[in-house]
Amino acid sequence: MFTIGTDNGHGRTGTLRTGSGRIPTPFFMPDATRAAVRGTTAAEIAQSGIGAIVVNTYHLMLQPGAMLVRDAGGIHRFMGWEGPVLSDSGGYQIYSLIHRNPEMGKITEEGAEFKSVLDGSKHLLTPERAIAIQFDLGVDMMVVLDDPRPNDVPETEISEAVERTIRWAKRSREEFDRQIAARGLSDESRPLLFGVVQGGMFPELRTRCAEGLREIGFDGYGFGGRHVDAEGNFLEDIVRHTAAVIPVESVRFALGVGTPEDIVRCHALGWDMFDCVIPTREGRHGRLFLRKKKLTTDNLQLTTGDFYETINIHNERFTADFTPIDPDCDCPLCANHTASYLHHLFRVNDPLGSRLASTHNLRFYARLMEQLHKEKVKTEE
RNA sequence: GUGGCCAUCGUUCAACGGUUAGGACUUCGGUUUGUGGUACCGAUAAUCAGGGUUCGAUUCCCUGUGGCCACC
Repeated sequence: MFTIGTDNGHGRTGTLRTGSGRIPTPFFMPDATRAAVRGTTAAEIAQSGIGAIVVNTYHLMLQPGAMLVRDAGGIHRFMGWEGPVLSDSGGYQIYSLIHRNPEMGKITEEGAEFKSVLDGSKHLLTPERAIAIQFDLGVDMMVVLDDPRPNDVPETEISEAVERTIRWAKRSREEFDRQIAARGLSDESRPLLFGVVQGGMFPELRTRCAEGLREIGFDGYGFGGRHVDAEGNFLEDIVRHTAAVIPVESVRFALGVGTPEDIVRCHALGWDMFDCVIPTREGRHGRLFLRKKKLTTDNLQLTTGDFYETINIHNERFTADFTPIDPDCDCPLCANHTASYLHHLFRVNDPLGSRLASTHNLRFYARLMEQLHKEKVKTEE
């Protein structure tokens, strides 16, 4: 499933084999939470150089429902995307929902109880149900339901969340194996399963969680919780430590990472997979990522983000800027349009603006990953 | 031409004769890290002109200018 290649100086490279094709690591996945990378088509995603996407169990179970996606022929056919698809379990989303408004649900040993934001109906997402839903979705990579906590809660609470995450992971694994057997899937055709390492900012709890998950056994392991503090500062020590307690032969998934510099840092610390809303969300709101010369000179500094810059296309200075956003970019926006035109599209609030900005940012992220992957991967054919 | 009504940020609405004339939209900046994001935060910006009454006028009175409505 995961074949480690070389370390090219940026971090380790490799190849991950999924039911929908191989994908070189490191790679970045945009979030198509509700089965859409907002405002873009599957063809545009693929054209930007993005190899895999992330959908969300929590969102899709509510709308349109796992059964409907299954009846549509699975998530790939449903959304017209042929590449690898990973589904997040929804643990983080429910935690966010409850953290924001305790009235919306609660976490019990059985699972996560929550009220639907759509109609107020009550739901219980158990570890088993999360796995079953992901099988119905027909994804290539699954994530177990976990129990995330904010970084600033007491250690005892984090510790309890770690133990629960491990117990849930075990239940998830058992349900996963049942589903494999019931569906008669082979080791070649089955999806990959990821555990999630929790433990907040406490190294010993991260270690404990990773060990508990290793005993159960997963194809890959994720970094759970948040990798930055409240001010957005990168938590280098805990990110490094967590990678180190995950088996070296397993693929490592840094959930929710992140800014370009955070991805570069995480990759240097041993992480292989990333997903984040940033390129599309910020694109929708008019922020564009621009490569700076340093990116092409191999000077990927770990401590700064100076290999790129961002612009806000709303700014007045673009009103009559008839040059491309980035002359060195080959995305549909930069290849065919001027900054002035994009500025205009945002000003008149045409969806084409956020679409072009999103695909531009995805192209930026894809090229960043290509850069990190620069040296050829030794693949075992 | 006669009568009536009206005139406040770019726009549209507030403000008893009484603190620094307020909101919404626009505009100008910024924020966004396993997407409840068509979201959020901040800033700039106005009493039509000239007189009068008053301790004090966006508010009351007069004149002018401009607009809207009705009637010849």
